[in-house]
Parts: sequence; C-alpha cells; structure tokens
Amino acid sequence: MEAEYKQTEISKEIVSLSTKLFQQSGYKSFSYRDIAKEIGIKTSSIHYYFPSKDDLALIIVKQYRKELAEELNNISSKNSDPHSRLDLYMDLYINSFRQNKTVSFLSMLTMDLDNLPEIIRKEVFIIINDSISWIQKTIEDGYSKKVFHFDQSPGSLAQTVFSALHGATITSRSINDESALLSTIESIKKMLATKDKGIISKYLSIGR
Amino acid sequence: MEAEYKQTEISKEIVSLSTKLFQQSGYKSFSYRDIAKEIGIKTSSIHYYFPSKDDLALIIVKQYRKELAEELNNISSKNSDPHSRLDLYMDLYINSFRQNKTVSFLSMLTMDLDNLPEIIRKEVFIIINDSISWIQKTIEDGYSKKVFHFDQSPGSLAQTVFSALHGATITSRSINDESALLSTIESIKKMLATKDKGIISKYLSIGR
DNA sequence: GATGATCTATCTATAAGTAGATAGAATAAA
DNA sequence: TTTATTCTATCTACTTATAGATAGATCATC
Repeated sequence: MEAEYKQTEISKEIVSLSTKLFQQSGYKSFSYRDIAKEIGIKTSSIHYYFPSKDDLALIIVKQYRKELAEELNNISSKNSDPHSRLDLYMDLYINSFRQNKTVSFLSMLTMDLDNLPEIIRKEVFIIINDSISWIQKTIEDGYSKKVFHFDQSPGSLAQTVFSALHGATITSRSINDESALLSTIESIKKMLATKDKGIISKYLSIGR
Repeated sequence: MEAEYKQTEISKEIVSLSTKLFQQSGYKSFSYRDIAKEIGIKTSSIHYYFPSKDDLALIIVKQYRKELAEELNNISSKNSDPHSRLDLYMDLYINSFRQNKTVSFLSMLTMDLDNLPEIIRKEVFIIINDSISWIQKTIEDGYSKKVFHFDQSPGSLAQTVFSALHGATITSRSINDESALLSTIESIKKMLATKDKGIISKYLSIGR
C-alpha cells in the first residue's frame, strides 16, 4: 500500500489539487485540463502518472480513507472518555469545514455515487460503514459507562449522528455559515446528555 | 409565473425526465442527448422548448420550489398541531426517498452548487431558507404550546432538523437502506419529546 | 399559406486518452 | 572515463467521443 503512485513534486501536486477540486464540485467536474492549466503542465503529464481519471480518483479516495482511518484510530487510542472521543470526531467536521469551506469529502462522494466507477463506489461504502461503526462503538461505550443517556439503540443513534453531521456540513456550506454545523453539534451533545426520564412515549411510534 | 414554458406532451416529458436525472446525478451529468434518446426525439427539439440547459434547469428548480412551498403551506394550513406538522414534513423525506430511491433534490442542489449558474444558486438559497424558516416556526409553535421540549433555540434546532433530515436521506441512499432516515426521524422525535430536566450541563459548552 | 413542432446537418468547445518525440538524468559497458 | 544505453519526465500533436447550441429544411395542422 502506502504510495500507490510515483511520488514526485508534480505528482503530489496533481493529487492535492485534484482532491480539492473533486471535493468541491464532484468527479465529473474536475478535468485534466483544469489541473494541467493550474499547475502549469500538460494533460499528458498527468496521464503519465495517472493513466486514467479513474486511477487518479481511486488513489485520492483510498488516501482519504486511509487518513480518516488513522485519525479515528488516533482518537480512539488516545482517549478513553466517550465524551472526548465524540467531541474530537465532531471537531473533524468543524475543522474540515473551516479549512476548505466546503462540504466534507465524504458527503461529496456520497452525492456523487452515480458518477463514480464501481471500484470507487465500493471504497465509499467502506468509509461510510467504518465511520458509522466507529460512532456506534463510541456510543455503546458511553452508554455502558453511563455518560451518554438517550433512549435509542447505539446503531440507530450512530446513523443519526453521522447523518446529522454530514447534513450540517452541507447546510453550512450552502448558506456559507458554520452556524448550522455548530447548532447540530450542540443538538447532538444535548441529546446525548439528556437523561431520558420525561419522554412522552405517545410520540415515539415510528412505524407508520 | 405558473407555466414558464410551452407545455406540451413532449415538453412536460422533457422536464419530468430531466428532473429525475438532475436529481440523481447532478447538473453536469444530465445531457440533452440522454434525454432525447430516452424520449425518442432529437436534441434540437429540446432546444426548441428550452433554448439552453440553464433555462431548463432553472425551470426545474423553480418548479421544485413552487411545489415544495405548496406542500409546506398545505401542511401548515391543515394542521394546527406542531407534532402533526413536523411528522408530515418528515414524511415528505420518507416518501421522496421511497419514490425515487435517491437523494432529495434539495440535497443534490446543495452539493451541486459549484456547478450551477448563479441564478439557480439563488433559487437554492431561497429554498433552503424557506425550509429552515418553516421548521423554525413549527418548533416555536411547539415550544409555546409546550408540546416540544428541548433546551435549544428554535433557530438552531431548525437548522439541526433540516440538516439531519438531509444528511439522513443521503446516508440512506448511499447504503441503499432507509434505516438511516428512519433512525434519524426517530431521534428527532425523541429529542423534541424529551423533557430536558436531566441535562448534564457540564457537557453543554459549545464554544471551543 | 402561415404557424408550430420537429428534424437534419453542422459547429464549436471540451474531455479523456494515445502516440510518438525529446531533453536530460542515471546506469552500464568499453 | 568516456561512450552507449536505458529510463524519466515532459511535450506536441492527434484521435475519439460528448456536449451544448444553431441554422435552415420539412412536415403537419389549423
């Protein structure tokens, strides 16, 4: 694994710029032309390192997956407290938003599924799965340590947290204001901190 | 307003098919060719009704905006109970997901912002704004009628609800399973139904 | 026979990808 | 240590395909 392509100044620049464009506007909307023009090379030089666009995209996505896995692993290993873990996880979204003022890459990948080659689609599934599983484990831990309190299964709740964070990143991006993301994080925190004594059970039926 | 284009069998078919494709894979990824081939006409016939792709896209988005506004209005006028209102709003997402098994159109528009002409981008902003405002009003109503209980401002909470629903639609679509959407709706309901007596305030600091 | 709707044919622009040339660096052989 | 060979990185030039768009012909219909 590790370096799946010949790493030179230029090839790294290609990957980094492509990642940005991919993230910003999707798979179909970043072209070898744009990249070449911006870097100041010819498109054929990009083909030299990355024979096809699919190759380049796959490398980008795999790299993203690797980095995310490392970060999650890092958070888990350095923090035993479920609160801190979740905080740090949510910080990832805040930082990502502040850094590139755009949608999280994973959201873009998800929205872009129809335009992606199958092999990349599989990567995306894995990333989503791993993320939700990680959140779920954290919530389970928080439940058993009795620092999280909410009357919903860890699996369902993990899906909610994951979805809400992504949705919030998207909303924040679209209104160009991080308030949506911060509000959502606040909601999630309050939700988990709530001692669920007073739930009005009449309102809990979900099957319709 | 109303019909901003010559409405014939074919032109309506064009709009309907384009909407579907636009919704599925984004602005850049639906082409006059595809539409023409599928309907069985020539691309020039599409140009006859919709001189440019931007024209077509704008009509699609405006129509979506109108329909959504009508639906929200309809819900509001027919239901005084905040619970029912919110339920019906969330049903829109479930139905939309079940019908086309894809992401909600609004989510796609948001992710696609970079690829959209300015005039359409403005429409999207309005739609988002209107949606969040509508939710906010519903929450305010629920607070004042004391049927919703949660310790967060209606504005922030509305952003959260909106974001969570979108994120959930996206997640559900990507894993091809409506569970994420249903879980999220369940979370939202529980959240609003929670009497916030037992909040652990230590965990409520958001400013970091 | 004028108007509306659709088609043919074509244009221009952009995209991804390929072939082949070349300059210069690295390596091997004399 | 010079010479020959191969490799690396890039370029120019081209191909094929797709896209949106337009002009003008054709056909229908009222």
